[in-house]
Amino acid sequence: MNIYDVSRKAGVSIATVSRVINGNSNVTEKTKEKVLKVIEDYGYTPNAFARGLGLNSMKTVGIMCADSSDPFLASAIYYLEGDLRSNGYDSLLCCTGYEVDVREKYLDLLLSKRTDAIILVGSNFVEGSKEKNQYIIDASQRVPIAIVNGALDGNNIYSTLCDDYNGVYGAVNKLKESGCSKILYLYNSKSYSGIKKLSGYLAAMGMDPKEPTEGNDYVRFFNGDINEVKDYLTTLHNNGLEFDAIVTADDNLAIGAIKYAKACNIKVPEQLSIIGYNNSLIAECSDPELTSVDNKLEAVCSNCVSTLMGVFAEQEVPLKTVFSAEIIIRETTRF
Amino acid sequence: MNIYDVSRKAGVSIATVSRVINGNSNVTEKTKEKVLKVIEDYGYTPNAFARGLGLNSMKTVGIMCADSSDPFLASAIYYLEGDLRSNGYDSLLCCTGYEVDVREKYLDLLLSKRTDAIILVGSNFVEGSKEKNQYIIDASQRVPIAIVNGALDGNNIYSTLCDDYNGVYGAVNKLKESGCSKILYLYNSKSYSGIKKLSGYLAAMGMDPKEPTEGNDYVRFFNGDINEVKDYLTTLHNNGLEFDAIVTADDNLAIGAIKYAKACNIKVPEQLSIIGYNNSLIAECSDPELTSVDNKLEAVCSNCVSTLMGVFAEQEVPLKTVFSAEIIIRETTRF
DNA sequence: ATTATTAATGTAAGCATTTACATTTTAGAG
DNA sequence: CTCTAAAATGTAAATGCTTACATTAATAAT
Repeated sequence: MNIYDVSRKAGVSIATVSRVINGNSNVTEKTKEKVLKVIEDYGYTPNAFARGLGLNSMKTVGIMCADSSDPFLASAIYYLEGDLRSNGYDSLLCCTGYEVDVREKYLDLLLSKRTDAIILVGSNFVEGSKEKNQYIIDASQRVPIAIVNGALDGNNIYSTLCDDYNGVYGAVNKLKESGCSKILYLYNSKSYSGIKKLSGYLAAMGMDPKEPTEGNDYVRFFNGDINEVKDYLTTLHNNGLEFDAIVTADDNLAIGAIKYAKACNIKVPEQLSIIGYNNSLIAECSDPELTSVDNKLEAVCSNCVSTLMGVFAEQEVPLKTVFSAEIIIRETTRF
Repeated sequence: MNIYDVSRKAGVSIATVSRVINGNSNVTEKTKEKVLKVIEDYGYTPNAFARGLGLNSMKTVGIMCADSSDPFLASAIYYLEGDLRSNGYDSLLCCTGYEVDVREKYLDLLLSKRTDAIILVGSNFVEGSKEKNQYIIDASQRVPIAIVNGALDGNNIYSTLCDDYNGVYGAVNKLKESGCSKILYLYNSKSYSGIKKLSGYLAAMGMDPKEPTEGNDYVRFFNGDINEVKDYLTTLHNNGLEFDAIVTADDNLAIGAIKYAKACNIKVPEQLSIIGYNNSLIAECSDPELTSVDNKLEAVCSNCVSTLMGVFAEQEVPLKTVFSAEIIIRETTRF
């Protein structure tokens, strides 16, 4: 069943059928109904390839993320997909893992599918040297690139993110106000935003963000495994290092901290305050429930999509939008 | 830059270029190199629309799920996406929510994108009357449909799922062996698998699965909100209903049960055993860590994709594959 | 009624591929 | 050197849509 079949059955030309399909106004109500009836009766669906060929747009946006099973990224995908769909766009999902080579290949793949734009989800896409990101900049010559929760300079690259520096800065300050002074900072080595948050931590602690943190026992990175955190903290504890608060770059790491406290019989928040980051689902699942910094993911995603829509409509849109973080207070802090 | 440009620059015909692109053997090594060099130099990428038009396949599979931010569904998507990609297929994601009308519309949309197949993730897609599923059966006339974690009879519909009936049956039995006798069953009204699990529960409790459960205080459904569960159990507790174990149809509900126990000062697992379902990430985040039934999601997803690949290759494949569940023992049970 | 104007509809070209079939080239046998 | 079969390459049709432009029908003004 193609447009010719429909036109024949309805006794009109294919142009008229096309007009009806695309909601073009210049069609009599009567013909419109006639065509619509045939479409309904015979269950005709326009062929997206042919359509794409003519329009050179598939109304599809590619979404790349490292790992869609990560709750934070999964939420982002959910928001993005919904926003895109309500704007008439579909989303082609691509989970790349963390290796740049693989990502480059997948990006090419999406490009060859002629997506109208590509959204990169997660700060880990823009970490490291400019050289490593060259493939993104190259791609931006062909389609607009939008980055959720990260930023990269470039002509056709639109970044929407949360101010993680001040998110952590604020969290540390609030801990200090509540009487904490020996504050640990734990982050995930996979996430570049962990580095920016580190600066916020160092600044709030009155240290020079430029100084190397090696040898500083209060700062440590992990691969993301909960038990790794628990074990590290236990060792620290046994070695006699004192600390009365922990700030982590994501909620997962904070769960590890809670597990450590439980294992070593340390009361949270009385003896130890803990603040996570992302305000994800698991912040509510833990016991005690986790105080966490909300990085406004929904707003960020929504802004990302509306920016892209602006680009498609050839409007003037900002290259970079920054939202501010907010601390969601639960049970692991004394404020 | 299209195939004509390439053919001109390489001094060959477009057919030869096409052969090179598609790895067809009947091309001299010399011409092949010549063409490849032009493609490389000018950065040519074949147009997927035109390709799709000719082949009538985009090498893309549509994935529909209710809510990709649900950790269980997110994991499924992650597995599916990876498996599809390693088979050379992309995935078009579509989050539909739970309303049938919306789903029907979205299914049409995917169909119009000419996906090679459609995967429905979650038992909630096949709940209810046969009438409500007619739109899926209709769609199966056009493309193969695969269902993850649910089953529907039909000619071109391939179901892969876990035996949830016996999953719950086994869980209840194990609780009984460990000395529990008053066992609650809580399930999610959005999920059809909750009903099948209910049968398993009733059978294990020696009740008739066909009898209505209204009025039975030991069985209850929820909308999925953690606090709703906590409040309900607290009320039950205050009303004097005794129970020494809770089985839930997903891990989320079990978290609510843990929160109730904590709020009412009930010791888990000494006074109350709790078993969740899905063995999801949050089972490890809670305190105490949650014993949960693993429904082999990775194997199910992998089987789903390989079945589809079999269908594409016109091999003989099973219409239905069932895996068996396994209890992952953690801290909320006395075994 | 006649003409001008506008609205509705139709025609045909173009979009970038794939592929069946036709043609040319090459290699090997006689 | 010729002929034949096979390999390499080319030609042109087909895919199903959109849309600029052409044509026809309807309406309004004279």
